[in-house]
Amino acid sequence: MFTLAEENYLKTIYHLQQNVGVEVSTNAIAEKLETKASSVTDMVQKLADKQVLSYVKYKGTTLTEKGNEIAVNIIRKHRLWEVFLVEKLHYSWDEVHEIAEQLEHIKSESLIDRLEEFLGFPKVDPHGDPIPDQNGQFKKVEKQLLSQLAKGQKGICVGMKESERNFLRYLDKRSIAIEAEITVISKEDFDDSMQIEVNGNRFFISKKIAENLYVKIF
Amino acid sequence: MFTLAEENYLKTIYHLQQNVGVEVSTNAIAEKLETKASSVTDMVQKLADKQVLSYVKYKGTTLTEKGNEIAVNIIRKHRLWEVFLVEKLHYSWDEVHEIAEQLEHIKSESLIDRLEEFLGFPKVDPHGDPIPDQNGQFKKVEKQLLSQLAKGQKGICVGMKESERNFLRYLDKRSIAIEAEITVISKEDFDDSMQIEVNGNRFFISKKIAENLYVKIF
DNA sequence: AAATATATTTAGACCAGACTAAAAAAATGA
DNA sequence: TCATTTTTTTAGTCTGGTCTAAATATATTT
Ligand SMILES: [Mn+2]
Ligand SMILES: [Mn+2]
Ligand SMILES: [Mn+2]
Ligand SMILES: [Mn+2]
Repeated sequence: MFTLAEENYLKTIYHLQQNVGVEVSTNAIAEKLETKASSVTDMVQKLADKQVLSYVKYKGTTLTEKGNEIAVNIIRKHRLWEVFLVEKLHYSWDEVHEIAEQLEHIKSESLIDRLEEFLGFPKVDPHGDPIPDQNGQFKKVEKQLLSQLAKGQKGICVGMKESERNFLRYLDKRSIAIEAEITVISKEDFDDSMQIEVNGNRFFISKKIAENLYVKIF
Repeated sequence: MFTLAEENYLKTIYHLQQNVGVEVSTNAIAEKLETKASSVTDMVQKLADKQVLSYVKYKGTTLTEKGNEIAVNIIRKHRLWEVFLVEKLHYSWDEVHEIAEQLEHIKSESLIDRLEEFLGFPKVDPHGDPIPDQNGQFKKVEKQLLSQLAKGQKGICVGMKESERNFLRYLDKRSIAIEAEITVISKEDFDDSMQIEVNGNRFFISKKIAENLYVKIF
């Protein structure tokens, strides 16, 4: 039905649509896919013919309902495979994305549903991102950056913005992981550093760290 | 390193090399891959440049040591994924090949080794074919066709030649499966049909059935 | 409102991997 | 052996997906 390249375009456009506003620009797509704007124009015209996005010259693109469904399904596959790699094959957070990028394109009517069942219908992937169900439904996780919390607020760690290895190792050392409860003990105005408590341990973290951790308030 | 198309050529040439003699003909490859001879010539020349096979015009090709290794590794991946699909996701024999054809091309240094461990280092795939280890080593299963057994001989079912759905369903109904012990009770000369016993049950099978079941004598 | 800068599209090319049609080599057999 | 058939290769074309360079549209300054 759709080629690997086409699927990657749809997924990328979907993600850009969430972050920014409505219309997704040619250059934005090119940057994300590490390709050239001219290549994007070509592909976007082809995908418009296939009715999965609407495209207005010089203006940008938006996914159609159909395009959205396809994109969400790829994301569903990506995230379920990530869960498999971490839960069953014991990979760590930062190692799974690249492999999932390949696995998400495996074509089969039933495979992903069976995988989902095998995994016990997980609701989030190893990075705290929600996993769409068979119908593409999922609750947007209300995550915000830890840096946005005020003194005294609590949050549950649901993900990381970056997943650079050094950063993940830093977190591991302090037992900060998905599901960990984090309390802001104090916050410095001049450098935005904060003292937090995790699992009974208190320590200081810099602004940079706090801006890379997503938490869910409850 | 190698594209999906290249990997499929290597795998196919490997299989043809086992069945027939030494040199693999252009037409044989074309037939297996359901492509045209001219396409094969092109690809085979490219693969010769890449040192994975040797090619003599009008004569045929043979895999080099390197080509052999690559082919065996793809087969290793294919068969391990087949085990995963059957054992963990509860697919039946005849449903897994197509999906494994895709999964065998996933690229990762560690993935297949972790999968192998997760599966408990299986030695054979769901069709009774041996699974090469990390070094490409495997024992050739000494299988022969059930039709070649004489009256009174016993064998253990290790695989099927064809895996057409109807055939597999026929087998299921008679509880003939991998590992089942089959005894030849009698054999008719005029039509090569035979009476066999499986799990205490006796019944007649035609020549066609007997020629599609592989057994191992012990 | 021009002039300039930036974003986007078009035109033309390339590569991988396939195809058809024609040419050439090898095998077959009268 | 020489004519015919079969196999294989070559030549030329196509499609998907990419690229560079040039053209054109939009945005930003002056
Ligand atoms: Mn990912
Ligand atoms: Mn993820
Ligand atoms: Mn198979
Ligand atoms: Mn198999």
